[in-house]
Amino acid sequence: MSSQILSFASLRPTTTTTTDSSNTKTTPHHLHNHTLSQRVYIPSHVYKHPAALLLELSTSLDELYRILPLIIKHGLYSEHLFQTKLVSLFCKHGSLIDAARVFEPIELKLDALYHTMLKGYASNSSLDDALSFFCRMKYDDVPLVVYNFTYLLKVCGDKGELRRGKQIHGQLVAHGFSSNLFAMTGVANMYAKCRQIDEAYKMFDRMPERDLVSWNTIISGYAQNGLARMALELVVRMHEEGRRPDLVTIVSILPAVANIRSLRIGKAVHGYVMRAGLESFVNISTALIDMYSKCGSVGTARFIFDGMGNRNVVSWNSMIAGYVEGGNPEEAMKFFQKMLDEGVEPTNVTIMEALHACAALGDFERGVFIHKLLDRLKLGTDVSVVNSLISMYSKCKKVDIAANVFKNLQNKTRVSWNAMILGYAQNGCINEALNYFCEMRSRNLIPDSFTMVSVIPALAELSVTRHAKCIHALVIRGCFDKNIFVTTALIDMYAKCGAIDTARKLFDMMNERHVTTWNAMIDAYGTHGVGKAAVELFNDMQKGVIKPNDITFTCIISACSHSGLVVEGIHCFTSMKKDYGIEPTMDHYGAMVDLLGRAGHLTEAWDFIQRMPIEPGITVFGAMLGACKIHKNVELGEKAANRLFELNPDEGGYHVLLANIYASASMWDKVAKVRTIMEEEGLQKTPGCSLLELRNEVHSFYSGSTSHPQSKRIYAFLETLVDEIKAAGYVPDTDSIHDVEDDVQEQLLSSHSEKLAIAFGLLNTSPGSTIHIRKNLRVCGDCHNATKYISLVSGREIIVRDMHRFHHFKNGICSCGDYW
DNA sequence: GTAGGGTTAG
Repeated sequence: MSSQILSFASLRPTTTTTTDSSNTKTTPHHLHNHTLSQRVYIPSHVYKHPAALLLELSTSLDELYRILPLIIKHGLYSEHLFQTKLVSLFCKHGSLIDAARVFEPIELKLDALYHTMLKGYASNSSLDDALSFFCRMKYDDVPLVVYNFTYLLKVCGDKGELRRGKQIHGQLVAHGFSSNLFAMTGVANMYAKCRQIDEAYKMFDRMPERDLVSWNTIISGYAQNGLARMALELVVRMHEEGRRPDLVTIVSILPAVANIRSLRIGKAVHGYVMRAGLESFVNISTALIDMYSKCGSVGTARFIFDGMGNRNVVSWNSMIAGYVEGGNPEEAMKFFQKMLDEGVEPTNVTIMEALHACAALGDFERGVFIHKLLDRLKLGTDVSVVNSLISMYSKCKKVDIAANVFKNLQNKTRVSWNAMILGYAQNGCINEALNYFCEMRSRNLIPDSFTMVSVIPALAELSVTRHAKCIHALVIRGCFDKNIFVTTALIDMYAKCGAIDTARKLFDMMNERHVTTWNAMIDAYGTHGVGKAAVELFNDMQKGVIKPNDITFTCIISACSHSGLVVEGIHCFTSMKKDYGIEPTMDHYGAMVDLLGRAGHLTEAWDFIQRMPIEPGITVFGAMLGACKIHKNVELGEKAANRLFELNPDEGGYHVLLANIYASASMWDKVAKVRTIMEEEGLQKTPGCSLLELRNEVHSFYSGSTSHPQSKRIYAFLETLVDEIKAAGYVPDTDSIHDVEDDVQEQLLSSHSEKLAIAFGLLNTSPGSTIHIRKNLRVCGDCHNATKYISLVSGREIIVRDMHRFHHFKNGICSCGDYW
């Protein structure tokens, strides 16, 4: 097809941008200031000509190319009307080069022809091309009309080109259009789209008169800049000034209402829609569905959906999204299936929502089904869809598949990297997460707040203070330090590194906090054994606007538990339902059993379990068994353990705990019996692991393992160390039986992972330094005791962080009030 | 008119 246009263009070759002014200055004066229809007389023979008709009816570039030879053949090409029509059609179909090839050779160029070209450049080419053509128009002395400016302003707005938008605004003023309604609406729209809503409002405010379009422009401007309340105020003002909000007003205001999650306002808008008789418009109903589901009224959304005579795919998408966000992914999937059954073609948004639902359900099978569907729908190349796939696989714990999808993705965006980093971080692959973060940076992809929020928890898991400070520096350099998500993650990270004061400083510096921010800080105090501070902070929270949620109560009850604040803990538990209407979950019951049991109120704890309104689960009996181990209660320990064996038959840890309870009561035959059962059923205890940070490297140790390169030295050193600490008064806790044979018990006592880590730390640091180790399971009583003596003998500060709390050993004294 | 990635607890 291009050959045709080339031969045609060769009739009079020209270029698009250079100008021969002597040629084009000849627009007759009497033609100025007339519209095209007034100015041009259309001879009836032209309309009757088949080629003219064809041209009029053409819908695509290809058709145009086919008609062109006909026009040339019949000598119609010199006709004014045909030339103008061709320029306009080429512009419309986006072929500016062809349009210019027709445009340039025309000797007598009408103003309207220039205007058509400019419109073409503005809507189908680059802003640069449009602007240079605009300059040329001035050079050619073409009188400028308002629409020349509004087209350019629209492009600037759409592309967010504030600087050039301002320039055009300036020229518009210079040409005397500053009180023209259309022009100023265009200017206001440009500023609003460039996120300069205050400037947009100034323009709006100065308008001597306003029409529906200018009202809609400023209202949608506020709505799209996230200032829903201001947008709504303007709707009210608009109403007061006698302008009735129309379809466009409603469609721009509803997403804003949805964003501020105000059901009350949403209902008011809905009322208006009904009164104005707008409910039959598909996009209005769809926007209503979106609003209701975001405001938590999925039922109403569904009611509207069911009542719709016409639906489109967006209506379905909004409904599916509503179910996913409303915490009902199962219903979302049912809806998705229903949509497929009814033969509605899914779009990429549909697929993303469905994948989101699978991720929420952890439903790998249906996730794979959708993945397969993608190829059939030819949506598998859409980056956003692939990003959702990566996320779905990671959330279904198939991080390897996610990584494979990521690897095969051609145009990885920042979001793709973020999804992969988060996927690794949430699946416990900390090193991979950090490596990908480094690789992302080395590829000059600038991390954003989402990247930070994915990486920071990974670093929190490592709890290496130096890394923590590094990422904090990156956060500040990237200006993410005002982002609540990022700062909350930082608070948690510092707390997990033991730097609770730094965490609190960050907390105090925040202007706005989420409930998660409070939770992170309350939990930080709980983990550090400062239950009082946790309770104080919880009380501060209750005075503010942010209401505690279920997790807040898990944190605060657990904080009370670890500090022995039984009364306070019970008070929180009661208040949870009474004052906040939060129904306790298994975690809360577990925390309560831990609170009572740890403090020695074992009978109360057992009674509490019996009175639970829901079937007690693993967490509850786990807490009970733990308490029985601490307080050496055989009877209740057996009961709890027996329930645990039924509930989680694959976990060997409960058997070990029970054996330890028997051992503390010298019931050796029962110890042997438990041991036999374990052997028969092939049960194993999840191995403990300790991590130690040394000179910016992290070393990991498993109990009884010899995999560390310095392993031989460590074991040899441990032997002498045990002698030394025994001399200082350490008595190995022989009550604690471990998961292997008796004869190696002595050796095992000293080869628990935390002891290996400490021995390694002592070997590689000088006296006076701090050894900071982290244990991924709870520190055992004997290790706790041993650490006390090691700290005394070696004169070093040893900080052990277990899953629940920190133990600071200094001169043999542990600051924690935990009960062992 | 709809959308891809997010913090806390266990």
